[in-house]
Amino acid sequence: MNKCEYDALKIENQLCFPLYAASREVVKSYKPFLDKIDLTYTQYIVMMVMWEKKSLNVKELGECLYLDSGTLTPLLKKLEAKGLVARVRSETDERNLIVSITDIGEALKDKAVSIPKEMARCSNLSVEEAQQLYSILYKILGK
Amino acid sequence: MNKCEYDALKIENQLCFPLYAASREVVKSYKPFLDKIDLTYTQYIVMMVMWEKKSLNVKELGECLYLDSGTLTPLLKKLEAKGLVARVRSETDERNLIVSITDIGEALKDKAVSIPKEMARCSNLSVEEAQQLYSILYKILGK
DNA sequence: TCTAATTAAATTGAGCACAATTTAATTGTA
DNA sequence: TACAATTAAATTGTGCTCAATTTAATTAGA
Repeated sequence: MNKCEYDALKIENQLCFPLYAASREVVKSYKPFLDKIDLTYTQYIVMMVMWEKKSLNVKELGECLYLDSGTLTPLLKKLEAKGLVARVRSETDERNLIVSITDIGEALKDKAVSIPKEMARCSNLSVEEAQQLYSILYKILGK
Repeated sequence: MNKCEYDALKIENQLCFPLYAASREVVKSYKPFLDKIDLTYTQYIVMMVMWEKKSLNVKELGECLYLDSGTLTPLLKKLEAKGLVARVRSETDERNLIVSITDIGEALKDKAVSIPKEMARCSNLSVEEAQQLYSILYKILGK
């Protein structure tokens, strides 16, 4: 086998690399569908949380998505500019910025609802593999 | 169960989201180790290919890493500025830019070789889970 | 009640990603 | 051989990510 001390540094022996590459490839594969509703992938997952939660602050949104205010602040301003969300300071604690779904944001849900099914059709994974992947990824995420 | 027609849009029902989030979390966990050798994660995986291949052009490097010249060109210029790689046009086909490892780049390998082991120690996955994840991710990547 | 510590967003700056376009070199074909 | 098509990098512009810092509001402790 002649396993070299440097084999640990080969790209084919990394788990992080296919994770990083597959993530980017999957996100990329969403683009044609997301283009139709004028969202980037990150904007799309923010909207998913908004469709479900209706209203929450930036910190809570960040906890849902593993993103911080450095990423979310400019992104939320763009979503606000599109009329999809509203950004208002909390009256009880001015430090908190409350993000809320608008009617326009709610309406976008109907145009987005077909995307998960269309994406699933593109997947080459079996149901079992998808379930295994899902649980392993959430284990990595510590959940 | 009252499964709603919009359940497909819930973040918890996505496979793409934990993939995207876990990838970022894992890349982030490399930072303390990569800081010691002054590489970013992307620079690190480029160096992994260089340590293995010694010399290849930008297109080949991009195929290894699923990255294009838009990402690689500025990154390779930074690695060149650090003295880790050399960038030279092919004499037989001037369109090709050949990237080669330098002695300094080779020397960095010794400082990097402990990283995979240290990262593996941080992982909370079993050997079986890691193997499953690996093969599913490469299936997504079409390999 | 001051004031120090904490907290939440925002800001700043560096570094990717990637689509789209441009530039330059090479190849294939009439 | 001309020259259109193709190919490889580089460039441009937009949009994340994220660490570190700043700003402003709130909370907790002496």
